[in-house]
Formats: sequence, C-alpha cells, structure tokens
Amino acid sequence: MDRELLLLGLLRRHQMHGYQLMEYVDRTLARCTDLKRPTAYFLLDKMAEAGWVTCTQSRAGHRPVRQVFQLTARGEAEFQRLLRAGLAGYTPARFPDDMGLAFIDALPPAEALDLLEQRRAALADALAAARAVPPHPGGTQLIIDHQVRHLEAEVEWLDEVRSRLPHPKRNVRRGAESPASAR
Amino acid sequence: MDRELLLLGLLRRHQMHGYQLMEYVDRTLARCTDLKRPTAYFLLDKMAEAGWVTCTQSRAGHRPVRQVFQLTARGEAEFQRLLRAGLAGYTPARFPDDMGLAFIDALPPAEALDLLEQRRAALADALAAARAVPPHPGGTQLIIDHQVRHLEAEVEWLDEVRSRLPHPKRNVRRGAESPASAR
DNA sequence: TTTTCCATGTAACTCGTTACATGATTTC
DNA sequence: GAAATCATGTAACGAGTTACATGGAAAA
Repeated sequence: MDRELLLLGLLRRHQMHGYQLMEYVDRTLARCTDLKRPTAYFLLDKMAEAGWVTCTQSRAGHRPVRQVFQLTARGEAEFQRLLRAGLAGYTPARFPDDMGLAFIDALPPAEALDLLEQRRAALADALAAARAVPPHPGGTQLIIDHQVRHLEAEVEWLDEVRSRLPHPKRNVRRGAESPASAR
Repeated sequence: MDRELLLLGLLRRHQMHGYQLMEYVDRTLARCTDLKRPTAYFLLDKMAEAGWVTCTQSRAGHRPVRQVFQLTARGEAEFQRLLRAGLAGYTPARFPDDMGLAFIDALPPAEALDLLEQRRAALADALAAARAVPPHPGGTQLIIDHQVRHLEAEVEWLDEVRSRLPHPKRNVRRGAESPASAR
C-alpha cells in the first residue's frame, strides 16, 4: 500500500520510466522505503492494468526503449485515497528483535548485558547515520525526523532495560573460570 | 526467526502440543507476537524435520490425537544461538504508514491536520491499551514496556509534526463554502 | 439438538525477494 | 577491447495469511 502510494506520488509530479523511478528512490529515498526494482516493475504493471497509470513506449536517441508511466485521473483519485488512509491510519509496529527479551533470563546476566551492549552499539550507529542525512525536501524530511526520534527513544529504552537487569557481581572475571561465588 | 525462537523458548519450559502452544500464545502473548495457527503448525513440522524437536503422538481420554513436541539437545543449541543473535542484533524498523507524510503537502493544511488527529486518536487508544495490560512474568514484561515506550514516543512525535505543519487560517469555516479569503 | 470446544491439517494466494537473462551503448 | 551504464524483464522461491475441511466430544 505504501509502495503504491510512493509510486503514484512520484508519477504525480512528472511522468517517468521505471529505471528513472528506481534511480530516484535509491538515490534520495533509500532511508524512507526499501522498494526493490522487480517489485517496482511489478507494481507499475499492475497499476497500468488497473488504469491508474498509462504506459507508453519512447526511445531517446539510440538508448533502449523506455516504458514511460503517466498518472491518469483514476490514478490521481487512488493517490488521494491512499494518502488519506495512510495519514489517518495507524498500523501497530512489531519489533521482532524483541522476542529474545522474553527469554533473557535463560542467559547469565553478564552475557545478557554484553549482548545488549552490542545491540546498543548497532542502534547508536543507525542513529548517527540518520542524523547525518542531508536535509530532504518537503514532507520527506518528516520521515527522516521520525526515524531519528524513534531511534533516540530506542536507545533510551535499551539503557533502561540494561539498568533493570540483575547486576552481575562486579568482581567476577568474565571469560575466565571464576571461583565459586557467594551464591 | 523470532517465531522459531518463541516456539523453542516455550517448548524449553515443557513439552506441549500445537493447540496448547497456540492457546498460550493467544492468551498471554498476543501483544508480543502475531504468530498465526497455520504458521505455528508449519514451523513445528519444519523444526521436527530439522531435529530441533521430537514429535510423539499421545491421546488423553477420548480426545483427538495430539502431536506433542519436545525440545532436543540440538533444539536447545539452536535456541541459544537464536537468542544471542536476537539480543545482539538490531533490525531497522520501517513505518509504512509514514509514506503519506512525504506527500502531505498535496492536501490542504486543514485536512492534513484533521487526518493526523485521527491517527493520534488511534495511537492514543493503542497506548492506553498497552498501559492497561496486566503485569507479565519475567522477560515478557520487557516487551510490553517497550511497546509503551514506543507508543509514547510516537504520540510525542506526532504532536510535533502537527505543530510544524502550516497553520490553516483560524477563521476558515471548514465544511461550509467559505467566502474568498485573503489569499 | 445445536453449538462450542478440541485438535489437526491443507490448498490457494499474496507479497516480496534473489538471482538470472538480455542487449545495446558509452566510457576507459 | 573491457567495463560500466542504460533499461527491461522473468523464474523460482520463501514466508505468511486466509479460508476451507474434518470429526469427535462436551456443554447449552
């Protein structure tokens, strides 16, 4: 649904051929979507069949023939419909990586902390990358900002999780066989 | 991957048959996963083939025959592997509903605000529901808490988005034909 | 006696991905 | 002459969902 919206939204600005669309997406929207090339071609065909776009061949110079897609009136209507539905709706987010948390007590606390530290590092990298993204035009910036906000919240939360976990004894030497502890 | 981890983790506690597993998941883990029944049966078969669990038939009273699954040593090893990978890793989250934001300027500001208000309401409902969940045992509570945290961040962010949007003129009467405005 | 619960499965389908295939044309 | 770019497609697969099918037993 969001992929259709994306394609319709781009075609609304100007007509484009598939390759051109994907180039734009890969260049400037990589952080906003993960649309792949074959998926785009497939969706464009589907949308053409549905009458949301028209497809005309064109050849510029001696380059390969291009399938140029142009929005139709029905496509514009569909765009409006999808846009409204997308803005008003809310699809609950799932975090598959969280499943491990349900069983975290199966690990010794020291190791659990270590693993979460690794996750935190990956998260921090992603956050730094998101913050470093150059400014985007129009509403696209909102998506980037959302990601930054989300990642900030994730880091905060992870830190809380780690602080909530049982503390391993400070004098346990990790990685070496430790002598029998008090417990 | 997270579904396998879930099933292995549950079977690690005690052996169970499929129906029993799904009942438990539906009853007490509905907010932590969206595992469906046919998926569970499929995965259990796959895991049995892979040697992670053994499957034995059993009949209690005159009830239908049950396929009881029990964790093997290899299953335990796989559980450990998945658990570590799940805890250390981080899979970037996507928010498909955000696509609409990229094209929000295609709508009159008043309507955009209205749609986001609807989204906010849905979000607030989800947050209230997540907060009302009764306490869960062990690590499962972490997943619930994560959801609460996430939803709180979402609400905050949505409020910021709305405040950033261009303000519609206050004296525009929405829904009625308005007389020519200053612009 | 009709409905609900127990307990399993399967078939068809959707969505998306990976990987493969083609062929001309600039650029190095 | 080799490599990258332009531009399209298709085949095979994987994960997951929906919907359908079965059939006995307990509860209403």
